[in-house]
Amino acid sequence: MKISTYNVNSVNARLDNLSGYLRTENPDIMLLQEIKTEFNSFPFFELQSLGYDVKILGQKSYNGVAILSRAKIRITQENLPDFADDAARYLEGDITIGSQDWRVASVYLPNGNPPYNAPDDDSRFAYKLRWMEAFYRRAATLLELQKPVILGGDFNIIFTDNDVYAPQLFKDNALCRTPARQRLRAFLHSGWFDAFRCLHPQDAGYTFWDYSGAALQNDLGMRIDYLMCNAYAFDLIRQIDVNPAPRHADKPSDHTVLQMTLADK
DNA sequence: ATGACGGTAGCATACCGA
Repeated sequence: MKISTYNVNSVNARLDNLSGYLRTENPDIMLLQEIKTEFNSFPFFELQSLGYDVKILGQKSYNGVAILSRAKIRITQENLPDFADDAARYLEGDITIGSQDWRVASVYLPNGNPPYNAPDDDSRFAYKLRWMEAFYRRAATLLELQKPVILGGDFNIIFTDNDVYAPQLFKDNALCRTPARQRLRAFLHSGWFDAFRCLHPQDAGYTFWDYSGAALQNDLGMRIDYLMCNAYAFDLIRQIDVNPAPRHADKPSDHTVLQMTLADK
């Protein structure tokens, strides 16, 4: 079973780029973030034509998450429970492949930085922390499931200084700030595994390079996209790697794809 | 120190992103 996660930065702007990836890599499950569209403008036809069942939680202009799967998706949760959220950031479902049941979620954490015109406004960071606490609670209930669970997406957190090209430049950034890192550490200590880092303790594993300047050419990146596994999923992992191709293809997202292969039953 | 660059909404420019 192959599962991929990709912050597409608009699914409509990225349709050729995304279709190219799906045709080349043929993942069983694809988790998308920042689809930036609501239901009525989502390219269902194009993606279903490639052989995928498609479920989305969208909104106009911003955010939005989706799950694509070669096998049928049964949605188990839209948005985080007991958390009022104007933004579409969490979609979770069950997928059966062969005789194996999987629970997966597409996750898009808030960025948390203040707007440029109000650098002292901390309300977005406070929202990020509240969102993480609601996510932690949902994840804790998922740990009760006796089957593999994979929570993948754009976590908007640079977990350690090894996960960014210039930690000093970002030390006060909402992606690095201690309260966000503490919550991710608590999550990871509660029974979840950062699959890429567990299998590749030394590699940079960058999944994002800014559009500006020569960030991509000079590998000025950051690792902010994750595939988080419960123990059942972790023990099935065969391989996980960052696929740089979508970032180097025409009309790229500023993120690229993180992809993982697991044993089938 | 700042902004670059790209997307959306909607038609000039503001907002958002990491």
